[in-house]
Amino acid sequence: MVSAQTLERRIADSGRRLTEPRRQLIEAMRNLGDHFTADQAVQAAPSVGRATVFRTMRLLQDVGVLCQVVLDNGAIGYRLTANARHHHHLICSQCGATDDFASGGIEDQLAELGRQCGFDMHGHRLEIYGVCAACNTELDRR
Amino acid sequence: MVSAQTLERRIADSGRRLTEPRRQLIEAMRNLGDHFTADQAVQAAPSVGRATVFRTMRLLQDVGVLCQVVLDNGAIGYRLTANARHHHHLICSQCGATDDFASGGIEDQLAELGRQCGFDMHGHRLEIYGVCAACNTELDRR
DNA sequence: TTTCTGTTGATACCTGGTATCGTTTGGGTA
DNA sequence: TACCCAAACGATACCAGGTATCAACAGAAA
Repeated sequence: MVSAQTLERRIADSGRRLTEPRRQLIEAMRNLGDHFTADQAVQAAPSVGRATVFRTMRLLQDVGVLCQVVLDNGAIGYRLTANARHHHHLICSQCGATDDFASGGIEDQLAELGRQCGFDMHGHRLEIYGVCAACNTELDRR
Repeated sequence: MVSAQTLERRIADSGRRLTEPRRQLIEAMRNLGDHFTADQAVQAAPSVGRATVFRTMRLLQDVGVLCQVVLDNGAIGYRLTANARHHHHLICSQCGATDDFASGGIEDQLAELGRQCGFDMHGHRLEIYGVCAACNTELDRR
């Protein structure tokens, strides 16, 4: 779990103000655990206006500590992350847990593939769906 | 462009009825070209009820002739495709055009990566953003 | 032609997200 | 410490995507 200090420092370092609503939302999101929806974030910070929740979530995305996760069903989830660099997600269909991973190898392969098609690649998005180790052992036990 | 016959046959073959609203929506989507939003589909088939548009789009996804495309900004686009097998998308940020591609190599790599994390991979989603060949030559010309 | 089931459209509702706009506030400066 | 102002805020309205409900309708098989 990313510390509140880290999150707050990232905001401050980017030149934005560290306001009370932002602090409250950060705390609320941290309490939600490692994955949550926009609506859960809104619910979890009742003293913070809806618009501000979305504004702050966008801000956190901009400074690289919150990332969007495209779920199996196309819905969008969110996840706090310490790791600001580009990465991908492993998403458990069972429990919803998300994990980050990076793979330079795949990156290179994609760039090469794009070149072959005359496509100038600027970015990409890769989500992997399945069942995480914890849920797997859980299932085996039954 | 996928033919209307192909699309209609896919529906019939899956045991669903080929109704007038479904035919109209298919025609409307074909007229929209190779990528469109849900709202555009709704607008393009004014004689078809909104709920039916969404139901039919889900049906077409189920039979593998319509796919969701997650755009750069997180919005969802749609694309008719003849290619029912799993594939990925090249999405042009300039003109919005989407292209399909498949790559078994990447697939294998992902499965291996998942195994290493104890993650039992069931599926994935890969979207590549950039500038397509046509837009590239267009930009060079300026 | 009847019948039955799949399908439809209207409607209401939910979630995610943005735009607007008048008010508040953080934090640098006098 | 008080002042100031841009940044941030909240309420609100709005938009898009999507689902649930339910009474009415229509393919297609008997």
